[in-house]
Amino acid sequence: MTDVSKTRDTRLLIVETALRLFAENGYNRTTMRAIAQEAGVSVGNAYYYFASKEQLIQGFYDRIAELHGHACAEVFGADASFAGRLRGVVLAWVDVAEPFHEFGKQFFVNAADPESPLSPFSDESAPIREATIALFREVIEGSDVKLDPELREELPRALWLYLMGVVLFWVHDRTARQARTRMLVERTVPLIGKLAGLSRLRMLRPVSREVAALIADLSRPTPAEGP
Amino acid sequence: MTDVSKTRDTRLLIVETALRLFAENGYNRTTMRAIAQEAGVSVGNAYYYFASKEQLIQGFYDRIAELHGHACAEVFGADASFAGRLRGVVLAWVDVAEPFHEFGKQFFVNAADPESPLSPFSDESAPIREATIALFREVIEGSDVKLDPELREELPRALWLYLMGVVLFWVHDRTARQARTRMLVERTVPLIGKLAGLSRLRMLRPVSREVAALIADLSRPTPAEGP
DNA sequence: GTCTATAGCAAGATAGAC
DNA sequence: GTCTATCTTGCTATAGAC
Repeated sequence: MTDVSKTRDTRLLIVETALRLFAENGYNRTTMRAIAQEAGVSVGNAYYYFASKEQLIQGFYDRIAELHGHACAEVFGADASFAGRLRGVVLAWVDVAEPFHEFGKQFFVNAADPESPLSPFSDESAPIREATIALFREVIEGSDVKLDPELREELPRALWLYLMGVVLFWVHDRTARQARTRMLVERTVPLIGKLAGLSRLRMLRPVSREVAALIADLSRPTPAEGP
Repeated sequence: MTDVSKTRDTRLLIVETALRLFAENGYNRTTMRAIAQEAGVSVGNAYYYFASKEQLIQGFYDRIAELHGHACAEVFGADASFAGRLRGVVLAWVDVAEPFHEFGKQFFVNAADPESPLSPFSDESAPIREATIALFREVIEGSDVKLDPELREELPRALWLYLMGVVLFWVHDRTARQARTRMLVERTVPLIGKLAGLSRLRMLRPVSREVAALIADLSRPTPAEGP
């Protein structure tokens, strides 16, 4: 066995053991000692692969993102309306994340730290973030929605922000199967759809232009401070 | 000296020492040992008053809320336009929180935990939350804005949510004096003002009605699950 | 480069005596 | 209410086997 595949195996073993223990006992109550012991490796070895306990969470994100991508492919094949596709993509996230809700909450809490590489806004999260934004681009482009062109360019990013808001709500949701989050989605998606449709009206043009410009400015990295 | 005032004194001594050390060295780098030592009490005694280090943060929230309330009184005396008052209230928060930005970030991260009493959505946070919502009610009622009556009732709560969004942005803001957050406020407040003004238009009535109904439903506590 | 074993630190938190 | 002593756990460090 080569070193490369050994590395991959050990890494995978550790991350899967960790996810299992997290699911069983929660994040905080699962110690690095327990993960190492259960995986049959030493604590030092676990830290050789993962710089901190937090880093193990990245494996969780990757898995959710992968499952979400698959689920969205079905949505895109089945629905051609803007609101329908948007609803499908967001609810697909809720479905995919459902089994992880109990302990997944813990993860997203840690992600709230802006210093953390786990923050959805961090450079390290860029790949997953951009992949998700691409899903929203597909929501728009595969649909029949008519949009102010300037808004069309920036809307996927705005919808990603909307998803982040839904996730924040999801984290705080204690209802069974996150019913309240689903309700939020069912009721906000039509609103977004209506407003998007109205964005081409002359009266709302300045508003939609300013929204588009704002999103564009915000997604640009902060310019360096002058000397 | 009665036990009651002894309790209050010790409690106050601990929380003030903690806030001072947090300001000097940051939250994470300030240990409970250091707080206890500096306050001249034992670690165990500090834990007698505060169940965890996190609990000490409540003192920070209280202080911010108090300062914010004072700052808003000035705003209300000086401006009669809806957008002007809204801008004033939100920027007052940014001003008041500015000295605490460096270490204050840490606090809000811990507040992201839905289980935590420090979450802005928790029952324990209700007093501060309702006080802030009352500020937004005053923004509306002291102004000349014309609103769909159903929206008027629920808008303060929606504006509080907007403030929470601004706070989230503020937490991630690394620009000097949180310039980016201020820019966000300067640009979103006019948008909110415009949309609020348009809410009475026949064409947007259904949208504003649904927004109001949604806010109302969401602010109602979760109904118990059926048997 | 991959991994084990072990010792030890720092700091949050708790138990139980007074 | 207060203290001392102790526990727990995330994390680091080191020495060395393969």
